[in-house]
Amino acid sequence: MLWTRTFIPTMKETPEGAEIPSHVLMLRAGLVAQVMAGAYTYLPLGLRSLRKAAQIVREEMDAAGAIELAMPCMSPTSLWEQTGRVEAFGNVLVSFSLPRQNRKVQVTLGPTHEEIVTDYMSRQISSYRQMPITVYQITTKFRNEERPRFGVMRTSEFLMKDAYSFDATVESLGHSYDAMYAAYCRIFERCSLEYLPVEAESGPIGGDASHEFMIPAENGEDTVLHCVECGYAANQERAEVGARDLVRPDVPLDELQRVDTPNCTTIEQVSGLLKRRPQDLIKTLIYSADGKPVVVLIRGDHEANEAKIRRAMGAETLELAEPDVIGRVTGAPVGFAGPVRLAEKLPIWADRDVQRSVNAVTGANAADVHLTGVNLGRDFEVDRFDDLRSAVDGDPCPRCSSSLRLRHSIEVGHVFKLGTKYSESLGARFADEKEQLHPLIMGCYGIGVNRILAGLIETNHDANGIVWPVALAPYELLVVPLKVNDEETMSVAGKLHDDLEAAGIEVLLDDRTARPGVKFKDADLIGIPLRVVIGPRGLKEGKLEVKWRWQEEAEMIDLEGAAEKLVEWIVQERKDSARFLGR
RNA sequence: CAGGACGUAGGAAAGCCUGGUACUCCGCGUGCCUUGGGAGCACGAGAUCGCUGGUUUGAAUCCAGCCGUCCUGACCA
Repeated sequence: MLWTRTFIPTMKETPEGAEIPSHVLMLRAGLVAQVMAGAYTYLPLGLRSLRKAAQIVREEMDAAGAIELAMPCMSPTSLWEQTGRVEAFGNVLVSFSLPRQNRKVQVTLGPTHEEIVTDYMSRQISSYRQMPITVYQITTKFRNEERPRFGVMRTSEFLMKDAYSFDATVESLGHSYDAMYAAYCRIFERCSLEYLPVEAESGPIGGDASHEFMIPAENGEDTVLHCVECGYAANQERAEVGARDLVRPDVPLDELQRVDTPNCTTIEQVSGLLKRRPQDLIKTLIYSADGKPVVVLIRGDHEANEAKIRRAMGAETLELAEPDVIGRVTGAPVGFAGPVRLAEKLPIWADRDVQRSVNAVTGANAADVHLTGVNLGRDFEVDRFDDLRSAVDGDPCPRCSSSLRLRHSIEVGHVFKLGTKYSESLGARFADEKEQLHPLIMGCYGIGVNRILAGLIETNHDANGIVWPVALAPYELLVVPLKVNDEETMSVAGKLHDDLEAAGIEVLLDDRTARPGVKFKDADLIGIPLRVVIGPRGLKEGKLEVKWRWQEEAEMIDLEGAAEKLVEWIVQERKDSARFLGR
C-alpha cells in the first residue's frame, strides 16, 4: 500500500483532552478519531489492527471448537424484562422505540447477548445429546457509559467477542470453560500481550468459576492483587487476605474517654484532629443486608469490601444504610457511629484486623463526639470476625507465605460459569437420558477487542510513538524512500514493495514528498515493526538500512536478496514474536 | 450522581481579569530554496470566538441559562 493512497492523518501535537498514552497515541498516529464522548471512528490503520486482533480471536475460538454466528444488535426489550436485566442494567441499557405501522416496538441494543442466544438455543436444544456446544460472535455492543473515559478504553459502543457454552452437566461445563480459558491464553500470547488471569467474583456456581484476563498497566481502571511467589492473582473484589499475626499487642489499656470532635465525620478529619494514625481508628459502617441493619467494623486505614461482606453474611443485597436508619440504630447522625452502646442491639461483624486494635478511636453514637481508648472485650463485643476488607499492597498471600502486590490493570477478557441463571428465567430446558427436564447449564466468555489494542499500546510505546508487535501492527513493514524525486530510489522502493507484497507481507510505502525528518517521525509514531530506509547513502554501496521499531540502531543489509531476507524475518516474527518479546 | 476544569481556524494555543480592528506556532495553497530526524524565505486562503439571551454606543471579553468535552470519585451484567 502506498502512503498517499491510503489515509493516515498523523498529528504532531496532542489533541486537547487526551491524557493517557494509548489515547494520545491512537489519536496522534491516526488510528481513531472521536465522534463524541464514548464513540470513535476507526481510521484505516486502526481498523487494520482491530481486524487483526479480531481475527486472532476468531481463529482461536474456531480452534477451540466454538461456532461463529452473528446476532443482531437490536433485540426486543421484552427479552430483557424476562430476565430482570432491564432493572439490573439500568441506565447502561440503550433502549428506544421504533414505529412499526400502527404500533411501537420497544428495542434494546445488546450490551451482551445472553438473553438472545439463550432464547434461540433453547428452541434448538431439547436433548442432552445436542450438547456440549459453544457459539460465539464478534459484534458491536452498546453500553451507555455515564462517564466514558480513557479514549477507546471505556466507550458506549465497542467491539466484543462473546461466546456462550451450553452443557448438560456441571462437569461438562467445566470442560467447556477450560477450553475457553486455554483459548484466551493463546489469544493474548499471540497478541504479544503481557496478561494475567485473575480470580474474579464466582457467582452462582461458586468455587473457581470466573476469571478475568488482565493487562497490568499503570492507567488501568481495575486493581488486582498478585503474588509473584506462587502466582495467586485475584481482583480486588475477590482477593483474600492471608493469615497474619492477629494477637493484640500487650500494652496497658487506656480509659474509655469521650472527646469532642465537632463536624469531624471522616477518618481523615478525626485522625487529623486527634493526632492519631488512621489505623488507630475503627470505622463503624451500618449496612443494610437484605433490608436488615448490621454493623461492620473495619480498621480506619482499610476499605470495606462489600462483595466480601455480602458473601460472608450470605445476603442477596447489601448496601450502606440510609441516613435515617443510621440515626435510628446509632442514635447519632452519620459519621459518629461506634460499636459501644448502640441505640439498638444489632449484629456486629468485624474484619479480622480489628482484633489487633487497641485503645482505638470510634464514634460515640452521639453528634460531634468520638471515643478514645476503645477496646474489644472490655467496651464492646463482636459477633463474628471475618475477612471483610479489600486487600492492599503488601498484604500476606492467602496461598503461600509471601505477600501480595497491588497492580492496576486493564480488563480485556472474562470467562464465567453462568450456571442456569438465564436458562431458568427464559425456560430453556433439555431432557436427560431419563427424560427428566433440566435447565441448560451455561457459561459466557467475553473479550473486549478494542481494549486489546488500547492495552497493547498502553504497555508498548516509547517517547516517539507506538511499538507494535507484528501480530497486531496495521502493516508489518514500512519502506521509506528518502528522495522521492530520485528515479533510482523510487524504482528500488517500488520493486521492494511489490516483491514483499507478492510474498504476502503487509507493506506500506511512504511515497510522500516529505523531508526525511517528517517521515522518520511519522514512522516512529505509527510504530510499524520493521522499517526499511532507502537513501542515497546506502544505495551507493548497494545497501538498505533496516531497523526494528524497538531497536536503537539500524543495520545495513545488501540490496541484493533483501526482499527474501525481510520476508524471512517477518515470517519468523509472525510465528513467535521472539524479537518483539525479547527486545 | 458528587466535585473540578475547559470550549477561540483542520491541530496546538494567546487575548478575557481591565469591553473597541483576534496574536502566534503547526498544518494547507503558490513560488523560491533545501533534502538522513517534524528546515528556511515570501505571498496567500482559512474563525458565526460552543449556543441562546441579557447589559452596553460597542461583547471573544461582563451577566444568566443551555450544550459539549476532559479530569477525580461513585456506579459498571
